Amino acid sequence: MLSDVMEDYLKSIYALQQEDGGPVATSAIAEYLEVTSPTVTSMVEKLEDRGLVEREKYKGVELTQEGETVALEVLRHHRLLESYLTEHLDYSWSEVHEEADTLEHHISEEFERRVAEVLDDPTVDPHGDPIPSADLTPPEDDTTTPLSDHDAGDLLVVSRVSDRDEEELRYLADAGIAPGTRLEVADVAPFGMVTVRFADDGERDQSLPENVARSIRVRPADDDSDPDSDSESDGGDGEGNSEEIEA
Amino acid sequence: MLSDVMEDYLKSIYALQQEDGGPVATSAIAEYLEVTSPTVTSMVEKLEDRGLVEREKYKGVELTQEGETVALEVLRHHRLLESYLTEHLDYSWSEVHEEADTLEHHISEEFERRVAEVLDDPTVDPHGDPIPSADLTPPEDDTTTPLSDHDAGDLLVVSRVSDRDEEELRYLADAGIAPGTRLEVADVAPFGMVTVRFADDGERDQSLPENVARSIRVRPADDDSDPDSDSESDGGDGEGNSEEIEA
DNA sequence: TATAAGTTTTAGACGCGGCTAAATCCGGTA
DNA sequence: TACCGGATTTAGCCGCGTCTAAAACTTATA
Repeated sequence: MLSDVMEDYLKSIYALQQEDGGPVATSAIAEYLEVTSPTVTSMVEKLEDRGLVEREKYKGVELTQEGETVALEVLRHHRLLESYLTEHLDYSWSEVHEEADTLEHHISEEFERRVAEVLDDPTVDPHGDPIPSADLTPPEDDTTTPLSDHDAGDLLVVSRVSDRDEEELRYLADAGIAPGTRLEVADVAPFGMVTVRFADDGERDQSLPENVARSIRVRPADDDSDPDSDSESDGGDGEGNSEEIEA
Repeated sequence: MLSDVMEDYLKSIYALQQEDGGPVATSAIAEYLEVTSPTVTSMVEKLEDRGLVEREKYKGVELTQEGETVALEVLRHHRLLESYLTEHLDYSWSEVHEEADTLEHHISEEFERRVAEVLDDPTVDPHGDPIPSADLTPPEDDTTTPLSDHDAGDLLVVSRVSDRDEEELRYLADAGIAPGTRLEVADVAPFGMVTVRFADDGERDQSLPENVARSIRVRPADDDSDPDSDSESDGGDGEGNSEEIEA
């Protein structure tokens, strides 16, 4: 019933809402989806007609309950697909995003169920993002923090990496930074450049530009009661080649 | 580059060309895709502009080399998907068609390669249809015949069943008729009603309406040099429940 | 061979999802 | 408080893939 374009709008609004809390600006959606503002305005009107968003002219837009449910469904598809492709079709976690971004709109409910079943109902995808549950109830609030918010000396575990930029993902894979990687902030330099040291390889330092550090979500290293401590067992043997990342 | 609608047109034209040999009529495509004739005319003009079909006004349409290649690629996607869903996601062969019909337009080349690899480059899908090879060279001419063309006493092996009608497929699954099933034509009654007897269960007879008998493709029972004698090992233990059809 | 019946194409419309250019609104500053 | 700049919306266009109604073509038949 909903077009895949509409699903993409809902997904974007959901993501932007998570980032900033409040209502989402037309221009923010436009930038996220790489379309013009007038295009967003007209699409948002249609979403409003269908009861998927609430909107105040010139102000911004928010998902309704129903809109959020749709966004969560698409997100569930996306993350189940990323997990499936990684575990069963030999994709590395830096490759899966584009494939999932297309397929998420085209799999049936049945397909979703069967994939979830063979994966044994996973709760986190290969990038560390939480997979919405089958009943599409809104997930817990995110307690992770951006790596860029931390100071020298902080001991951290990588919780999630963004899945939206292929190039960045390859960079991180090469650097050996993945969900579960334990590290210490060695230094924070001007322009937000963050240097980290690997807990299991004291020799190696890695410097990350601010924008990359901002997209890496972390939690304190001692917090092992965290709900998504699931696949926290990456060897991180100093090679970082995506090939060895495999449950 | 090509829309999925265009791919569907090319696929239909390919299928209809296989059935009838010559050029394909506008109305035939319209019926196959459940759209109106004017819609077909305008779409066919666009396909001609792109060099995918050759067309003679008021006469009919044929695929060019390039158009055929595209059709074969989509068909390869479709049949690899049907095989994959059946073998790895627990679909029965009567369920897979719709899912594959959507996904065939949305998987990447990479996905195609990986699915082909984990399936070990299959040459036939669960319905018995030949899977085009990765290089997309046109397949051998079909040497099978419709069950409806046969007479009482003929000993046959089911080669393929149509994958286009879900209801018919369930009917056949229930009746225990699948690729590889050996049977004898017991009787041909008025209106083309065909009664068959199962080679491995002499007790059981099954009567099939003409339209169903026409969609079942068979080969002579003794012909075991056939190129697609691949998965010819269905138990056919008289239950016919689709659950047990599994390599 | 003239014409009727059946196909096919042409003509013109529509909703979708995108665009650019122009008008409008909002918030901050003089 | 008046104005200016930036964000947003309105207006109007386009290509896609679909439709219906009408015109044109083909073919079979009288």
